[in-house]
Amino acid sequence: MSHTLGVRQAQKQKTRQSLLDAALLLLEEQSLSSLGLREVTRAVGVAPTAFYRHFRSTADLGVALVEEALGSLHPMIRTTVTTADTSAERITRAVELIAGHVTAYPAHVRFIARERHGGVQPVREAIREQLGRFAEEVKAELARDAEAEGWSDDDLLMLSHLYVDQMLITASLFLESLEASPEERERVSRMATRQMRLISIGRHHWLD
Amino acid sequence: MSHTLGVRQAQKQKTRQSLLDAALLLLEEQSLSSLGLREVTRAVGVAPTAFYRHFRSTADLGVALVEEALGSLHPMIRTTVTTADTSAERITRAVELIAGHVTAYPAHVRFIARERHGGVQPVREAIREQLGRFAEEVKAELARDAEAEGWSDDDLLMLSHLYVDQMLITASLFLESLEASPEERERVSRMATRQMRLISIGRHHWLD
DNA sequence: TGTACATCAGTGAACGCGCGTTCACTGATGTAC
DNA sequence: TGTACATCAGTGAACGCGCGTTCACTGATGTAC
Repeated sequence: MSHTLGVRQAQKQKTRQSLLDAALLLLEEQSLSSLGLREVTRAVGVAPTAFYRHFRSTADLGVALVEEALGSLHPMIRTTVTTADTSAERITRAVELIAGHVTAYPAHVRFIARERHGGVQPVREAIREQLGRFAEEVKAELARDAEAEGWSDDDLLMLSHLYVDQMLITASLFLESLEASPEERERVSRMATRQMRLISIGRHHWLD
Repeated sequence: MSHTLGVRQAQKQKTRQSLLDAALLLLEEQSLSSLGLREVTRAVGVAPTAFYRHFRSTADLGVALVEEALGSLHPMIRTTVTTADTSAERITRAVELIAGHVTAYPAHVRFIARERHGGVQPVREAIREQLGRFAEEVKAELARDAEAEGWSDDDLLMLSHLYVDQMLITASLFLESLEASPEERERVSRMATRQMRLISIGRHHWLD
């Protein structure tokens, strides 16, 4: 089969993924701008110089992590939006979806929240671009809804950015509550649900 | 006068402030978790060991910067909230206030946005606590308004967190637009204004 | 299938450098009388 | 006001350490015939 990678390519991919995984783990307790190349290779168990076979620098690795992390966020955001109207159960389901994603990929979510405004310019730029794309997709999704009748393009984009930002805020609140009590998690959940509801109400009456 | 500091105390305060100022400048292009003690003292022009006369570590300096930065944000948030009702001109004025604050204190705003989810735990904690206090104050402010009639305590807190988060998002968007064209700044301004309006509309119809 | 050569992911030694922290110090400022 | 002693912000040398990057290398995998 022509699409099957050779042994050499397959091994290289495996090492690359190990470097990404190790970096993500190390980034739970520090920012990318202080992550050392030697730290990462040490964690994987390869020589420091092996790093250069895969990435130019830790900033370059950071950009690769953005693709990985937002690739995993992608389906979540789409589903959340399609589900986000005023009906109470649907909003509840969307918030549960976010909570589930944070539980499944806490390190990815933390990485994006941390580096979105972090100290490494190319990584910030990569996140900005990807979130911009998300907002565009959300906009397209919203435009399909009957409620979007009479909305200007700018207003749809304004609302989609509001949704995307609100999702990230909610995700980061869930992240903080991961080690907290179930009561605390419930509190976060209820607050996020009500905030989404308020935004949905604003959406309903936007053209009044 | 008993409140006048001695020469020694005054000089110490001056050096301390120089360290804070230099750190804030260096933090425009990196995160706190990679800021070096020697970098800071070199920028000020004192010996590395002088640092320890003022702070235990760079994390400790970071906590001091949180106080300074959010002290300067404090008046802005109060004024913004008192002005934030549905009336279009009032919202416009609030957004202009945020824009003005970002122009006046860009480094402080960047620091808070960056370290809110950054890699240094005590600093994250300090920011979280201060923003929590802000939300409480905003809540008290909202409760004073006639529109708050019939609102539960939880709902008021939910709304005040929404406002605080929205202000930070807006501030960080203005920050990114600082070096951009006046058209871009205008675009950011219009979007932020409309998002605030949508939230205000949701607020009006919350109890429907 | 077998052979001879090319490729290239990962190695390991070596480098110069800046880091955080310790320590005993200096000399200006503060204080007691 | 003057003197004698205490305080303490800032100094400078020294330390051991981990960093990013270079370089020539090795040996398994890939390829051409």
